[in-house]
Amino acid sequence: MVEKQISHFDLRQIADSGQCFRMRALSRDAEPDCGGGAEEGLLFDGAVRFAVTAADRYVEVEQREDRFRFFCCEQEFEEFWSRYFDLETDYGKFIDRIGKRDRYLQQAACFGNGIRILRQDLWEVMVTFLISQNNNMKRIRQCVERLCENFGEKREAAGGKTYYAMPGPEALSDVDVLKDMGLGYRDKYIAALGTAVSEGFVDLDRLRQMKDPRQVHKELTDIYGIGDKVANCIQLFGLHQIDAFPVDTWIRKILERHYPKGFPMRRYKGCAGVMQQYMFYYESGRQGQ
DNA sequence: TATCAGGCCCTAG
DNA sequence: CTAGGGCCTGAT
Repeated sequence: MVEKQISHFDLRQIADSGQCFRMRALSRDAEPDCGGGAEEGLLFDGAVRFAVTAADRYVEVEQREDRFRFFCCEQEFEEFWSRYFDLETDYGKFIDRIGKRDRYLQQAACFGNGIRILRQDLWEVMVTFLISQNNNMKRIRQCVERLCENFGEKREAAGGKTYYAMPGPEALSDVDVLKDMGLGYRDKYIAALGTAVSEGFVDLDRLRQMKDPRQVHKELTDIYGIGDKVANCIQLFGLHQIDAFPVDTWIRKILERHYPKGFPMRRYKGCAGVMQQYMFYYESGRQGQ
């Protein structure tokens, strides 16, 4: 177990910001903790506990205000989770860049000041955001879990809990098999992508190494089922291009209402995507998911 | 029962 | 190139 004190980090906010669909709160009494050691059962008062699955890894994290317990060993924390949660980045500096005149963004950033842009796995993000289109959060989660349980490798975490890894491209390349997964019309997009990646027509490593975000965006939108919005989500969440600025129906409304003369992209060059997350979370959180 | 959800594809004009 | 219809499904 790893204990840390971390500012600008809030699991609930990140889970509800809609960037990751495999992060869920564990209700306390629903966890009998059978077989777990005494240490596992220790919750500090008023803490929340989250289960996070990332590609083929799993960890549980407890939070109470700015205190955290990661239920993994020091090495795994340093080598993987610290980076995954983007803990080396100072988000206070991003917030400081917000214009003092900009009341709306000030409030949004205050409301969601624990949001970070996770460094998720590219393939996983492509799949989950293909599913996200014209869809709601609850159903997106269901679809993703269903894919993992049906086609992902079953694994056992260090604490003894079982979970399902994200299935790879080959496992999701047959549209007929995906038909029963409740994906709706999106199944054909997933299957096409799975085929394209497993056969090498889409090269994930090459996408990761490409320098020009505009070219990455072009290549992504050339993929069947990926439009402007989903491409930007993939760049922001799967490639950590935090300048990417996905415009969905929420953001569109926000921009019309609060930035009729256009959002000041210049000012937020290098962190526009972070601001997008603050605004999205603020608005969707207020309206009640 | 109708509507809607963090869009995208495809076809007309 | 822009506009608009149609789309799977489950939750409300």
